[in-house]
Amino acid sequence: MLQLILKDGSIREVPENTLAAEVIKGIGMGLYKSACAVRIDGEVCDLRTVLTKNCQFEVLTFDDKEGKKAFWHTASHILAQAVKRLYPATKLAIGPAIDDGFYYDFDAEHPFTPEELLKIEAEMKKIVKEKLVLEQFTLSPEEALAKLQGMDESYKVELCQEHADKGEPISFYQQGEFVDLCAGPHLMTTEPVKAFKLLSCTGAYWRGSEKNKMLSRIYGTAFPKASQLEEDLNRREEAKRRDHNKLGRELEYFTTVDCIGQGLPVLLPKGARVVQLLQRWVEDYEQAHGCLLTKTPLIAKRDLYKISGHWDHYLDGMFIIGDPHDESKECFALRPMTCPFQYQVYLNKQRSYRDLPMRLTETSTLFRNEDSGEMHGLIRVRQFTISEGHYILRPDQLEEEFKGCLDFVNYFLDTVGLLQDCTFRFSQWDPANPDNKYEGTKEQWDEAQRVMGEILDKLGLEYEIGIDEAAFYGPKLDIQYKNVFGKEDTLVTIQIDMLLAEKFGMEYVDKNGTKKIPYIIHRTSLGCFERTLAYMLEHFAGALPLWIAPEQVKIIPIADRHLDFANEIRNALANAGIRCSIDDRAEKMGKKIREATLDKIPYMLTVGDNEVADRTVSVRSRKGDNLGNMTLEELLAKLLVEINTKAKS
RNA sequence: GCUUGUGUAGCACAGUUGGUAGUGCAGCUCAUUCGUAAUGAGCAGGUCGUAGGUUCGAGUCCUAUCACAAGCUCCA
Repeated sequence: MLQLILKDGSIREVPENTLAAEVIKGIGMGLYKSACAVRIDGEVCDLRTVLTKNCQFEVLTFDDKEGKKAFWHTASHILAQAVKRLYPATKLAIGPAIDDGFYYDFDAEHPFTPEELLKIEAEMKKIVKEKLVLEQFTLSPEEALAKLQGMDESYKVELCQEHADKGEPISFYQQGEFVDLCAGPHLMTTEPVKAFKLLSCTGAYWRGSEKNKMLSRIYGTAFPKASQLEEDLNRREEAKRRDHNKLGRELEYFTTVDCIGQGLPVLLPKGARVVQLLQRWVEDYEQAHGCLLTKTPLIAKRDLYKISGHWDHYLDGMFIIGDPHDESKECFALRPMTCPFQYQVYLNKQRSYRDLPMRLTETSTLFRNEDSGEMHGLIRVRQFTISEGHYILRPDQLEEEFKGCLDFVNYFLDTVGLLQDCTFRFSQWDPANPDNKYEGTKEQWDEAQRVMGEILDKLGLEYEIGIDEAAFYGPKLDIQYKNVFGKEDTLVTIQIDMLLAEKFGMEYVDKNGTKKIPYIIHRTSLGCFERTLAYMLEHFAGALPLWIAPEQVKIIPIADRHLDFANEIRNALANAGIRCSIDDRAEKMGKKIREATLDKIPYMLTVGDNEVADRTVSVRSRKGDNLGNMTLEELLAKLLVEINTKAKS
């Protein structure tokens, strides 16, 4: 007999070679019906696993992350089976579970269209109703290859060949007539996949490389119960309502214009105002904390970029003025980063070790010629403005200055409400990168990454490692944020650079009179203002906190005879630096309140006969709360506390 | 750059098998001076993204192109 230690600590005895599924049946049919996989001694396993030793035994259901994955993986097989039934010529690529559902990549005669998804869904429903049993079997590598070749599944053959090199048996799953190369784990039958929806069909390159064929990918999600599916679809809809690209346009933060071009959003007065507020805040704070402001040109001759290496590495990403290949004529480029410009500030005169660290910072407009399919609202654009700094320092200052950069980031991101949802990524080089992306020696890289790793570990920062995510000149700490669609982008980056100083001939005279090459930290404090604004709009669903709201207060007189008092209030608030205006239209107050609320203006002040008489204002918030009457002094005190503390709601 | 989809008034949308463009909100004018999420009436507004093509005739069909969206790839 084997002893299984269950999740609750109890011990269950079963005969040797019992199937995990049978053990669960023994515990209870209810549990069996909801079981998706099992965890045996910490390892996620298939329900078909034969138990051969004493172990920890945990049943995973849809409520567990790994259970969901097995469930969705089975859903993806059902999708593939339906596609094969409807379009037999289609070849299968891969079909994994992802964070919120699953997808399957197909090489189809024609890419799938949204209408076809409905047909495929209907076929999937049939497969679920057929309650097909999933059976696992294994073949030797040779048999497996022969079988897949016989099935004419060329992508599977390619995958199988890689596994075959290990010499281990190859695992397959079969449900009805459908067979797929697959490691599992899977549900026992197709029956539990009751509620599902195919969400979209898109293109995706085979093995993620643009050099390969583009396949047709279908995304979907699935749940055991219809109510859960409905909830999930609602959640997706709700997320879309926070989409900055929709909200930002509706609330008039920005717009785009065909004849200006892709990736070149026009900031409307509200968007421009918020960016201005962010920019002033960051500039003032940085300069009050040891940074020196610079202002350098937006364009330079190609000569500058040749020194930095950008000409060789990122010519395609730059906007060029002139013919880049005609060396006999002057050629300029719009700047894609500030580094080589700011270095000229350092190079202006000879520097001593006493001058270091030199913390240069700039509110810098950059231009990057992104591929046409990359642009996205305010998040991915071709021209943007970033708080960009370069710290030039001695090696012994690296740790403290890096920490200082992180302190800035923590302060700024926390204040704008985004820090809590950020993740940290230690972006490292890949010596095997085929595109020859990285400059410098292995020793330099190892050293930079060792130092950075030590600093991060010392700070106790939780991070993941991103291989081949480094800049060409050094490793990065990337601070990542996900938008409402779950797509991740870099919000902030701090980089250690041991290469560029030498290229630019940057030196300092050390204590003992010898010339040394400094280290450089490239860093931003708040990322680029457009992207940060986008994420703030999504995070706050358009209702930016009072301190950063483009318009803070709307004064709503009930009748024209209240206008004088309204003006008095407006002037007093404006004198206190509060952004406010009067809605003096000949409309009913209900309408003015509605519109101010939809416009997400934090506070509305109603003034009527009562208010004029006792010299107060009736205060209402955009959340719909009636805060009662306040004197001007009371109101100002309340607003100023909220503004000065940069309160988040 | 690639795949799929979308593009009709400022915005949200309708527009049947090709027959010369509609609705709501917003805007403007007038009336209304109103107590916490939409006052009423009237007026105006579009070479249907752009350029070609098919046709007696194109918002509708075809081609190209631009922009927008999701995804892939990329992202100093």
